[in-house]
Amino acid sequence: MGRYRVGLETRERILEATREVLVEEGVEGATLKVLTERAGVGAGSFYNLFDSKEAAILEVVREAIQAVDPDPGGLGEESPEDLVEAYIAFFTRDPIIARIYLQLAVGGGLTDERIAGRVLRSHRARAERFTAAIERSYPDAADPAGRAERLLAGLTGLAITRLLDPGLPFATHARQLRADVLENQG
Amino acid sequence: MGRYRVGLETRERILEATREVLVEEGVEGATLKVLTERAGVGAGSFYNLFDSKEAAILEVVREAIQAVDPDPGGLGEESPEDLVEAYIAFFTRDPIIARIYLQLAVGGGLTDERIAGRVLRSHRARAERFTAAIERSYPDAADPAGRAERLLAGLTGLAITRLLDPGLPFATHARQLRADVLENQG
DNA sequence: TACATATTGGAGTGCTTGCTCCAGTTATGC
DNA sequence: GCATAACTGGAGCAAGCACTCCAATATGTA
Repeated sequence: MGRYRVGLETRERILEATREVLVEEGVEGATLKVLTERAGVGAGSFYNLFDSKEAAILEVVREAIQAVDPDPGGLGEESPEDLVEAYIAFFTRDPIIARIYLQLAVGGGLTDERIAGRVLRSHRARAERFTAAIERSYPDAADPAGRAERLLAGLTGLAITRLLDPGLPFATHARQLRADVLENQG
Repeated sequence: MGRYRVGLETRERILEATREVLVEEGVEGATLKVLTERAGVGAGSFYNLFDSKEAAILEVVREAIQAVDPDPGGLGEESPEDLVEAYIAFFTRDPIIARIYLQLAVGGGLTDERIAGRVLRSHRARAERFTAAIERSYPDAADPAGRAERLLAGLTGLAITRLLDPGLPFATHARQLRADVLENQG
């Protein structure tokens, strides 16, 4: 099905509206009526561009999950410090996508099998990346995979706490946590 | 409105059904039809005992949040190790309530103001308890409140990861994380 | 036993949901 | 500028939703 330019633009407007609604209202608030009104399109246009409402939401989730683990170019060079800074930057620079990531992927992923699978896969990939970076920077550290797991878990937990309590000094805690986990009898 | 014994028993059956459904299907799956059929009651009986569907769900959430931080009797005696073990025990012994806690309270709490408030309050109380325990056991440790925050965040993150990946050695990681956070230049 | 009140199931209500259908309009390649 | 295909909004649809209403029944009290 070839697409015209206007169609692709409308598609983008719908995705943007979906992002906004997910952030402000959550999954429950993302009804077709709300999405289409926000995007300024009729239901017919929506279904001309997406197979279902869920398809649009999953597209947004997919993008959010990808955004949390960007730039695979630096693979083999990056340090754990780089990765932690990237995580901090992700949450600081792009809080909307970050919120969607935690809200849908982490929260909703516990019930929805499809989302849970995606999140787990992305988690495993990230854990491997952290493990490799730790092995490079701290070759004598015992159990690098375990350290990676604990560091990642801590970052996720801090991110959630921060969403509940915006006053939390997220970056400071994240950096200190890296030191805690990596410099212990390292 | 005085209650008969049978009414209170029915109420308990409904709450139990709600717990089960929340665990198995999540909030989205908890429709009135599902809840009442599971509990074996008619809609009329449900609304004789609860003001709304949401009231029943919030009741379950309230209980789950309370269960994550039990036994305030030991206050002033407990060590950080005790608190970590209590958290491990909570997740190991009562995985159903634990799942509800994370699923609804942490996941749903990011959008629902009322739930978010409850979760934040319970988080603060727990953080204070951890801080006090750290000050007692590690009087020379710098920034005990920050350490408590990082330890709690890590435990939450590990719990989430474990729900996504049941193979995760949760207890081992949790204990090691305590050591990471508390014994660094302690 | 007689009475007031709580409990019961389920048919029915009004509303919202995701989605379809379609006639009219617009974009694009030749 | 014509043919073809994509795009458009919105009326309409069946299904599902939370919830109400009520007549019949069970429960507890004096």
